[in-house]
Amino acid sequence: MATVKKHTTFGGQLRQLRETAGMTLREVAANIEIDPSLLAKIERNQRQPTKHLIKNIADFFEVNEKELLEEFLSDQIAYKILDEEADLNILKVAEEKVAYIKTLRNE
Amino acid sequence: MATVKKHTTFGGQLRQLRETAGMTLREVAANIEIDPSLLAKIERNQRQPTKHLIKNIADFFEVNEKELLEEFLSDQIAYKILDEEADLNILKVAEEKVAYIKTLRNE
DNA sequence: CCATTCAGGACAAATTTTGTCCAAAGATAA
DNA sequence: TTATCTTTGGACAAAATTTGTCCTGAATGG
Repeated sequence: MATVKKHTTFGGQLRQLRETAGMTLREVAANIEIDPSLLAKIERNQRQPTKHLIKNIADFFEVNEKELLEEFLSDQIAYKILDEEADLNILKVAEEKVAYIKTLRNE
Repeated sequence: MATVKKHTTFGGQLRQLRETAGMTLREVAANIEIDPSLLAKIERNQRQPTKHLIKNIADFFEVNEKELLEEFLSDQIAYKILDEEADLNILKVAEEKVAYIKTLRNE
């Protein structure tokens, strides 16, 4: 089970997996059953992978699915912050809210 | 300029602002020009406010617009984590990715 | 009783996202 | 150069999600 390089984007990691395997977009796309153009877009973070696709990618490259999913989720949060030009401290606030909302739901 | 109570949800804060002002949903809704039912849903975090609406709310209750917007964004992140049942450490990863993506863009 | 407020379901309309197709650009080799 | 293969990226229909409104019913307070 290969481990995934940290602190790049989801797409960047995917590209790295593919290049490490020495494969083309077309080849990998065929294996994970998507259009090569879509795979290219995902590698460039222009399209988001579905969960099902993340599973296929994890299976194909033999990486941990949960790890890959978390990479994707952290990407989404990072891009949201960048898009909104938000202050990084909202992450701390979000963390506190998670705890707060959990207590709300246990009532 | 009133300051907003921390560590609740966006909707919770909005409700608090309204109740502190002693106003009904209908009254506030009329002032910020939305349907009362929509306002009720926003207060219960069942609908998301648009940015324009956040501005109207900030103006109406005389609270800081940027602060309110950040409350909304941190809500979105918190709900994403809860929905996905993600580990909180993805927030740390997201923070690192923000820095990383910023360097990517300056190339 | 009547009037008012709020919760919440249903649903069409609006908006966003997805996935595919195609053309063009880039790379490599002969 | 030409031929071939890979990758990029635009356009766009289809699919999925979100929004805002309307309506009904429950609860509260005269």
